Amino acid sequence: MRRDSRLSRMLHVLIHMDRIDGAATSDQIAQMLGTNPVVVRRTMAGLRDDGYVHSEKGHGGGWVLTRPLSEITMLDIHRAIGNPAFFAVGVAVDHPECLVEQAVNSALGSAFEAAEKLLIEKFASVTLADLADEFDQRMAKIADKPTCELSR
Amino acid sequence: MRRDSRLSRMLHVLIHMDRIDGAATSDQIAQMLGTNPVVVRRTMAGLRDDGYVHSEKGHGGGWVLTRPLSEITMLDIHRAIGNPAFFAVGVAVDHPECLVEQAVNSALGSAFEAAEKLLIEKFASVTLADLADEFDQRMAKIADKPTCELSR
DNA sequence: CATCTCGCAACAACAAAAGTTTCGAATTCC
DNA sequence: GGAATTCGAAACTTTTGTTGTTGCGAGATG
Repeated sequence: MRRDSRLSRMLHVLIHMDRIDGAATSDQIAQMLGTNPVVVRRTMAGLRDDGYVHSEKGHGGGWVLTRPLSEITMLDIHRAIGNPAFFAVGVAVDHPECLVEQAVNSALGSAFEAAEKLLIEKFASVTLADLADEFDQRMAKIADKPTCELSR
Repeated sequence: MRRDSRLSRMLHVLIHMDRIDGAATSDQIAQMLGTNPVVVRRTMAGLRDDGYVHSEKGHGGGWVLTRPLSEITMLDIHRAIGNPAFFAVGVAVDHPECLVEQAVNSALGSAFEAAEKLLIEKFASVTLADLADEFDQRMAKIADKPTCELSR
């Protein structure tokens, strides 16, 4: 099953944006992600609606962060891109009245519920500033190694 | 994203099979699941290869369990249908050398890893006999309510 | 006014499960 | 032995959702 990579991509991009002076255009971001500007606008739209970024048209326009990374969690971004389902495995509802199906789905459901709770807790506990710190630590270790800059 | 319902379906079917005298044909199982016999054969093939069921051709043929429900866990069935990915959300690998991407994916990865570990533990701890018991309890509570029988 | 840039709609590409059709092969019943 | 049953497998279509693409419109800047 195809995996949704929007969360990973948006986290990536926001951290880069924090290190950039001024606005980043959809085109620049698209190159950073190896995709195209329309996909970027589509996904960033959710972040804009939730108030994490702001977009400006015209010369010198583009996307800018509207709050510090320390005030954005991974969970916030997951919500901002539309709360996509975490799980690729689901329950069948072929015969909702069947007690066997109910017993099976109850067991599956409680397992997924517990796993989702864990994921949400973890996502809520990590801010983008934490990720940026993690980046800095990696940077310090493997100094001189180039990162993927906007000016690629 | 479309959810994979094979695990749920196979668990459902195996518990029904346990309550049936003799073999269940792909056709009967398909009706039970609201699908068609070819899909049933395709999915059951994995269970057969892993030794949980046996198939017989010809008159009176079909599928039979080859071991008690107490010796089959939910995890066994998940493996038997090909270990499909649990998660619909994944990490992007647009620039594997980018340290920001690495930091992001490391955080995402560790969250998913913990959630997967939890799922696997839970799945391994529940046998199909447990699910059958759960069914019996539901049956006792809501007596007289019809279940989805093969003879539908 | 020319250029840059986002906004949006419409559509194609792609991936994976699910559904369908159509063979063949093995088994059982008469 | 022949007919009916049933699985096995390949090939194809359908479906659903992400991703990619094209095109046009509307602000903003120089």
